[in-house]
Amino acid sequence: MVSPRPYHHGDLRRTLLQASIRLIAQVGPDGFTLREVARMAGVSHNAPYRHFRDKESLLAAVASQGFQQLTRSLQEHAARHRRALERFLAAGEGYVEFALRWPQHYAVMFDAPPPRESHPEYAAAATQAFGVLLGHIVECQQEGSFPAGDAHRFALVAWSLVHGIAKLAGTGRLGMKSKSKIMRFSRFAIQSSLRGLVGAR
Amino acid sequence: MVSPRPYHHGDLRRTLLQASIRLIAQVGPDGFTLREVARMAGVSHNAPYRHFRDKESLLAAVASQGFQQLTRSLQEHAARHRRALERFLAAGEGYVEFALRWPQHYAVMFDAPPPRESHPEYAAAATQAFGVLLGHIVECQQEGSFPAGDAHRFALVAWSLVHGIAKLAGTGRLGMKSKSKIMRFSRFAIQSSLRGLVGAR
DNA sequence: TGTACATCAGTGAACGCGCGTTCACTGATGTAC
DNA sequence: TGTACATCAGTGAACGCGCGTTCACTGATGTAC
Repeated sequence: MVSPRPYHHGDLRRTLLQASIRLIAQVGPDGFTLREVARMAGVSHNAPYRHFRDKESLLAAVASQGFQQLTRSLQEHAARHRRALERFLAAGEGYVEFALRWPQHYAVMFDAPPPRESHPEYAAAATQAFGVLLGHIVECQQEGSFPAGDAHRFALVAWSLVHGIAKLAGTGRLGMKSKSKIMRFSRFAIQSSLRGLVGAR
Repeated sequence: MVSPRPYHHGDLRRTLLQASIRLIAQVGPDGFTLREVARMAGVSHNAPYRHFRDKESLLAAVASQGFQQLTRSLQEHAARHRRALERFLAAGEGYVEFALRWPQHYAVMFDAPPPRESHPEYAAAATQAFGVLLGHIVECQQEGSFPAGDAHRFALVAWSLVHGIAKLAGTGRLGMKSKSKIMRFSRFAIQSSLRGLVGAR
């Protein structure tokens, strides 16, 4: 006997977010529709309007959550090491790993970002993730494994590199079949660039 | 007195390509529609079907042309210098400059690539552009300013970096207002990474 | 403990929209003889 | 040089589609008294 869905869902907001991530993973940000996500949540096609102002707001929420997960991924990877330089390197690998595991989610976060003014929680989550990278650089400088200088600028270089790797790998342009090959390449690339940054004036 | 358009356009294929690029520059790859591009070309909404099998084919042609222009941009920048290492650096800057000048066109080339199997001319144009980067590395190795080693791998690192810079800058994430600041940052980033690659084993 | 009532969180029908694509067509062009 | 005819490159009407959003609604819940 099928138990009928109660009229009140109870946790629809969270369910919609999760369904959105699953849907985006299947069809990408462009194929994403409000109606389909409602279908996946087993709810009428305008129930989502109780929880999100419009489609863009739902996407902004998805992107925000992505940045929170990214932040966590960076921190988890870094936490496995003690020396600041190694922590930084590991965070870079954590970045790429996150992007490879959730390529479409990553695309929502970056390719079609919602207007930052109208979605402050999105901007905040993005800033927080970047702050982790920045923090590692500052730690390296304190440790002495990185030269003094504009930490923000160093962080932007690192971010550019891992973002580039993530995007190229995610669309199959690195020509590497296996994830482990991509991760090995990432390690090489990040180490090389890091060595160059260390020598920067 | 308005001269009526002749029934036969004469050069519709090229006109459609140019209109597509203009349209994409305005609304991005997602907002791009066949009907609007036909409107811009002053032609009925299914005249394009005489020249392109479907929407995807038109987009693939746009992307191919983008890669050809990118190739040219790399070559032009490199041609201003003599030493291989400087030529390589300049090509990297040419890459970023191209992406900044045509951010939406660049997005068509990378964010929603057409299936490579069904659009061989697209794959060829992309490979050609990458070949330019690769060629510079080989020249550097011959010149002695770059260590022996997997040139292809080095090229992928360089590509990742400039792609990352291009995408982050193009979506306003580097926090730099002016193009010249972005270009200055690019130069710094490329030089640093290059220094690291030179020391790579 | 009951009850009236405000509020919240859903439903289902309906709207207008522009899209990609197909169809049958027609005007213009080129070529064989 | 003329002409029949195939072919090419357009046109305009029509198709079905799914979308985002709005509307009026109803069932469920919580709270003041």
